[in-house]
Amino acid sequence: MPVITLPDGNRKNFNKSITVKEIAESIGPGLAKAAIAGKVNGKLIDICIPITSDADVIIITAKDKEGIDIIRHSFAHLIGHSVKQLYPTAKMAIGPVIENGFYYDIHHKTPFTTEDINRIEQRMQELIELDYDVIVEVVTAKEAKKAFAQINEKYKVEIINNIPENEEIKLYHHQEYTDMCRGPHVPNTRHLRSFKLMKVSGAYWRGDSKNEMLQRIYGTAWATSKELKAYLNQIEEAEKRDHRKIAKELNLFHSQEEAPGMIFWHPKGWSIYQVLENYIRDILNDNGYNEIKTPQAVDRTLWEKSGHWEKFKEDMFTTISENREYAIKPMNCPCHVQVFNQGLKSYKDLPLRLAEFGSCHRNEPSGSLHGLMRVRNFVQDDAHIFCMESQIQSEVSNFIDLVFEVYKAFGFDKIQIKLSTRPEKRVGTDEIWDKAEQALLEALQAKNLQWELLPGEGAFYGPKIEFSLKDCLNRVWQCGTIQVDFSMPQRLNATYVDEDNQRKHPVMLHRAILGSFERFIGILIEHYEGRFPSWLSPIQVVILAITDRNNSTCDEICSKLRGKGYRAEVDTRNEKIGLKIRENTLQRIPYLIIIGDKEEKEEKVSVRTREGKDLGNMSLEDFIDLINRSILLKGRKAHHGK
RNA sequence: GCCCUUGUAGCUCAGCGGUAGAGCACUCCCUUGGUAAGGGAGAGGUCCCGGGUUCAAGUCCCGGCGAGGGCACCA
Repeated sequence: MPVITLPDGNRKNFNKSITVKEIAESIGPGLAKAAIAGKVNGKLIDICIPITSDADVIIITAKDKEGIDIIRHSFAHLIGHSVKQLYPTAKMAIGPVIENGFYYDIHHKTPFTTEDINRIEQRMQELIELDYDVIVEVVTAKEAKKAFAQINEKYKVEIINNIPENEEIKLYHHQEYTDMCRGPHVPNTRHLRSFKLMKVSGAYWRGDSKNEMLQRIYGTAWATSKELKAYLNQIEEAEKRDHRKIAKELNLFHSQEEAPGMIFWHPKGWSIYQVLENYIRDILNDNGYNEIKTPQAVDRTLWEKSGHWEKFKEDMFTTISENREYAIKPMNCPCHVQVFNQGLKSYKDLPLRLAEFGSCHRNEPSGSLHGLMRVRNFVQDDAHIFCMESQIQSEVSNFIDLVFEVYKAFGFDKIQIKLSTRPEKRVGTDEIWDKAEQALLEALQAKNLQWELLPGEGAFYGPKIEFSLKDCLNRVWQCGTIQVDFSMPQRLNATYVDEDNQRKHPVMLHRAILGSFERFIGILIEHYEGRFPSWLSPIQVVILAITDRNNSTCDEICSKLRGKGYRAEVDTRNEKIGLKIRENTLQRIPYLIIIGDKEEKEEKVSVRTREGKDLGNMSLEDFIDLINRSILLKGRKAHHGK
């Protein structure tokens, strides 16, 4: 006779086995109607499954996170119901829940077109409105296999083949359509209301590119139409921030088909790039790094020694000259070892920190290229620290401080850290790995930071820490990294003379803060929506003339500002002030100075911000003060002016 | 690399077998205007490249290349 304990501590006695549905009914008709599933002793179950012994029960509705996911999962089944009615020969593979929605992978002889998707969505809508009950049936794997084999659902059969024969499997009957799932699912389609099919694409069966490609239909679903609308709105907002679109509007860079995945930087984009590079250069100088520059193309034999030729041959660009084959460098580290190897090093020379803004090329698959985010030619804020094992921890510790300092300067406060430890396939003894992992761990612990452990995700040559930042839309971007490498110094024969007069291999720490400049600028464009803080803005101030009587004053002010190192322009076009303000504001110029007869007479400047705020008249000195303060802030505060 | 979509003026896009279009931008003219679009006129296109079908091809078909969205990949 089960005793049911509810979340508020209330206990209910029942004299027979009881379902979540009945419990909900005993509380009230509103809850009974809203109940989607139950959480019984922490485990989600369908509302019609009997509970036979005492249990803690939570009734799940669309208001719960679990409830939404169940709704989304049931929507995936609904795709199946709709697709099988419209395209009976389609074969259903898997239909899981994802962030904000769901998808279903389906095999169909012809790919689904946009019209097909519209039809499928329309039919789903019609099915929902039938308010039909979803019936659960518990069977054995053997029985389920038989059922799916009968209707020729080969993917379902393949999935069941990996499940023990006697294990229970739940079948969910959506009228004539049957799907298989761990569940739970909604008891009736009236819980399925706010959804939209988003896109179709190809996806490999079981995520393996050796397998056939299936059609994947993506959808989004929410508890209310309001939430759905808000989500669709948010997607629109993200599209407005697309760095490729903004870059075109602001004339930052372009790419063209003769150089896929490579960037033609325009003056304004390059200005941002240079500010960034110089900022990092200063940071590195202040932190004991030495900047170097190494060759772009290096003989194949070096890449053979470093191991790249064997592992990444296909991904490197190569060129031939006088019977010698060269690879365009995909990374800087082998070259940095060459610099290290010049001259005999003592333990007193360590740690030696070599930095390079080296242009690297990787022949990325064409399908993976994406604006600035994934390119074939990029420059990292790259450096390699050659040190002794005993120095790893302090180097890592200093690096973590540096990463936080730099990210804060851009206004990124939410930073995620991941520690990846030894993978199965690796080089180096367990003893060395122990030491390296311990060093990273202790460096993190000493900082009292939160991090996520990713066991087995380290590189084959050593463990690593990765730093990801969250932008204003809470999207996560992995940027910084520090990796311990025992392998390359040995392969490329880097040595130093230790205290005991023995030659030893140094440990090499690969590290970057921004990652690639290209990608980081892409992130910044989206994060700031093109409203770069003054220190980064390609043009910091534009001086607008009210009439052409004021042009020469504008020119004077402009050259004064430029003389002090500010990036200033004039707008002396024969246009009305309203138009000039509009266009320069749309160009996201942080400060506009407006000069008319009044300002000339008073020897003042009238200042307006890109947020549309009129700061009134002030002396040029006061304006310089103002812009200085803004520049010194970097990206730390109020970068959106919102 | 794989699947789908896609490539027309500097930009955003319409046209989908029958003499290449719009808005913005550009050039010239008028206008000298005080805080987000003043008015007029004009110029501008191997319709991505290569084949094919057709009396006739931006338009239909095939093949390349690029781009977009996914998948796979990401040292």
